[in-house]
Amino acid sequence: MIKKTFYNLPEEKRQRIINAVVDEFANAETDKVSINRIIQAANISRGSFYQYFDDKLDLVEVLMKSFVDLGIGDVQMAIANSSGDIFYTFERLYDIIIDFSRDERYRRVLKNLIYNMRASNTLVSDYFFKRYKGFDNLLYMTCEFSRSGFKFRSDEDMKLLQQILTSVLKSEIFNYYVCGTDPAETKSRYLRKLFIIKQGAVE
Amino acid sequence: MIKKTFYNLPEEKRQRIINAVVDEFANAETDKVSINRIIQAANISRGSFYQYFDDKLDLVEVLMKSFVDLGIGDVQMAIANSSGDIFYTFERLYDIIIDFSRDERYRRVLKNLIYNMRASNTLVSDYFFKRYKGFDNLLYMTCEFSRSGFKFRSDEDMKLLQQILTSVLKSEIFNYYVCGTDPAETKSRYLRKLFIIKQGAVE
DNA sequence: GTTACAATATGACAGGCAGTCATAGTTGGA
DNA sequence: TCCAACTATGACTGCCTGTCATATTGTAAC
Repeated sequence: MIKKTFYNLPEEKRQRIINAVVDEFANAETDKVSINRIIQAANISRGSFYQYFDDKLDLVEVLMKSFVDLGIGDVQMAIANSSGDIFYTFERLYDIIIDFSRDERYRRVLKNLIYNMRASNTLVSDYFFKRYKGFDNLLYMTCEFSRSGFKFRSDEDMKLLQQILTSVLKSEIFNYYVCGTDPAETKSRYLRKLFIIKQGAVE
Repeated sequence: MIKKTFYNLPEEKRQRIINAVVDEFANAETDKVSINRIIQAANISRGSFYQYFDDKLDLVEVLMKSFVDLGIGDVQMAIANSSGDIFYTFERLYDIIIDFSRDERYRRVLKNLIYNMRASNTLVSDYFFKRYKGFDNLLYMTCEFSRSGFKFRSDEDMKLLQQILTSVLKSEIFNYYVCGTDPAETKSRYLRKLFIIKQGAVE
């Protein structure tokens, strides 16, 4: 857990630390990430580091929070523009996440994190999908009051569908960042999957 | 990469090492796994260890191979009994993987591995789904020559459907092992998801 | 300005780990 | 018997993490 002390820090110092963390995760594999290098780059003492953080996992939290902050505006706009079409929302979600890769530094960090399940499954879920409680509700409401001409069997099915789409999204994101599959190909495969789920696998 | 030397070892010694590896992964988190403890438990020297393996990642390979060997019979039987119904196959796949958790030691190892994306996404894919080339083909054939009354839009869609189901399966397995969700509830949610995908999300 | 208390900063230190390497031992075939 | 290839060993280097006693800074009251 990130400690209160970290948030009490003057903005400049906190940004210096965040920047050093991003650099380290962009340049070293998750299990090689070195606190030594981070404190050196951020110019803080070893003891201070442990005043701010419990352990390395907190650094992932730092990264996730930064990224969520960067992307949350786009996500909420995508939901607002979806007219209640969850499939449209998931199309946009994909684009937003891929968009991070335009910044080479962020791309490397994401690749590294996604490579690590603790980070990706636990923390991406926690942060990207849970932290903003509104996200769940937004999707729910946009579906509930959908004007796009289709209805879900039940509220329960709507939640399940959302989970299905999330699983598929995660797996395509994984392909893109970790396996380095061709972007255009990955995108069109993702869209086709959404279509299959929408229409049903069975003819 | 596991070195040839390891496979040249007398069966008894190899089993002793595998056993020590399983124990270590059952008792320590992936990033705390200690080669020191493993060589002590297996009663081999530090140098020998590096004659057999490149690094820690090879140990995950050892585990995956063991588990695939344990489960592959069940998987192939499930496919054979599926009468070409990919949904039935995925129902059974789920059961087979969950079945490992009856052995407390294996359950802990799996939980630990699944927690780690490098292991789960790269290596589970590589080993569970790719290593047995027959697996892909079996699914393909059973669908192609299906007698269960449904056809896929195209071969390409069939592959995509398989990927979709794999994503959903992985995510429920993750829930079960890592989040510790209720088994019965998890199973029924999984089945319902399969149904939604089969019938289509849109009514 | 002074005092006193809480919050923050520091870096030396202990304990642990991974991977290497020079050396030693073993085996099987010519 | 001899040699070459294979296997075994554990000391060693360099790196790492988390802790702790101590020092410094901030702040609030007087």
